[in-house]
Amino acid sequence: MLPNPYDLIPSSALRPISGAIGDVVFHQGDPTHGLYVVQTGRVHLERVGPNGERFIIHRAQAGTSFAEASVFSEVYHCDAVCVEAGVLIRIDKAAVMAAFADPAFARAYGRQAAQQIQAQRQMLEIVGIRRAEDRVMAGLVAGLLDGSVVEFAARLQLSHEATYRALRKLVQDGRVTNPCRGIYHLRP
Amino acid sequence: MLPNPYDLIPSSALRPISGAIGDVVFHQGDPTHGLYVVQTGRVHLERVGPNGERFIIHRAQAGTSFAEASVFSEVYHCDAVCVEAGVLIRIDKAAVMAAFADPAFARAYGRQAAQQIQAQRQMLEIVGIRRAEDRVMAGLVAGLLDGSVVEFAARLQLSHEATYRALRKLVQDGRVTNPCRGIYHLRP
DNA sequence: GGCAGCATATGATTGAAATCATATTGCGAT
DNA sequence: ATCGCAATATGATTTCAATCATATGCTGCC
Repeated sequence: MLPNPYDLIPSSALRPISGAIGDVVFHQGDPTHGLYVVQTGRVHLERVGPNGERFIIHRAQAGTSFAEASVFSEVYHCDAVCVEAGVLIRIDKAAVMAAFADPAFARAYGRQAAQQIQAQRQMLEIVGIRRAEDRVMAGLVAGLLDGSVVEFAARLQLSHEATYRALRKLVQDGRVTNPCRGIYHLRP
Repeated sequence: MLPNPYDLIPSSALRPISGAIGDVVFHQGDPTHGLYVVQTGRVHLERVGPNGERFIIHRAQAGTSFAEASVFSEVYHCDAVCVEAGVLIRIDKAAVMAAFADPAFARAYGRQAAQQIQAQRQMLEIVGIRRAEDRVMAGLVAGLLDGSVVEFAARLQLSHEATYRALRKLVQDGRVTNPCRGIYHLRP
């Protein structure tokens, strides 16, 4: 694993927060305290439309951070709601700001951010592919099928049925091997 | 406009590169020189699949950067091909690495990266919305309709016809106003 | 002025993925 | 062992966006 920039933040700037389901971690417009790392559970970031519709702008999984931009902002720009109970770590924005003076932190942060941006761009390209078969193939090339097919399908924004069918088609066309139930590999 | 981190890089580290259509800026496996900023033209980043299929992993527009992660890598992990003639600026990776020692650069970089990550996450959520009407509504809430409807539709990964129909439906349902041809606003 | 070209718009048809339904397999708990 | 449950897998039907077609308004150009 690459150096996690947040390991370089003094622990005094870290605050564990336990979130029950439905808990609002912060509200749109609240003054920012800092960014969050999800240890366990899941958090949704939501923006409220003019007529009260709630749009999810991000689903933060365990092991990921969210509200990174709040470090550079005076107020939060969305709501954060705990949708699965767990523990979050809040990292104080002043500590992050200060840490940028440490070149080791700055480079670790830069590296992580650059890789995340690259990965997200790739995901945007992949989910933009219309044909299920092509999308599944692109997902396989990108190495997105590491866990279950159901999870793979969710990442591809396809129904798992459509994903199974596309996989079968790719196997029939000889582009993919299916050595055993649930396992698919690109034919070299 | 927020401070562009690359303005803080000494100009000696910048190299303008003119690209004709079809020019390969770099190949997968080439040793990295640095990242690129597209001044004019367009560049596709492509990864080659095991059977020679080419998957576009990013389309870089004028005014955006690409291959940022190459600063932290020994070799490029994809091909960069100029699909519209223009001028690129290459920023030397050593200069970027060195610049992270400057807290002002580090913070500017961090801010830009955090905002880009946030924007990309939001785009991923939006293009993941199945119903054209909901997707268009989310796009409007996100402020994605600044230029033409055609451009808006492309951002949403929808056909412009579907986008027009969704907009009309939203107007009929009173959720959006259409003060004049081509202009749509959220009803407050 | 008149023409070309593009954005805007909307109707008709088609196609592909979502959805619904139904088995089967594999695995952990009791 | 067997019960229950989730993942795997595939068939049938429906839905809805893409596509094709057509028309109009607007803008720049000669």
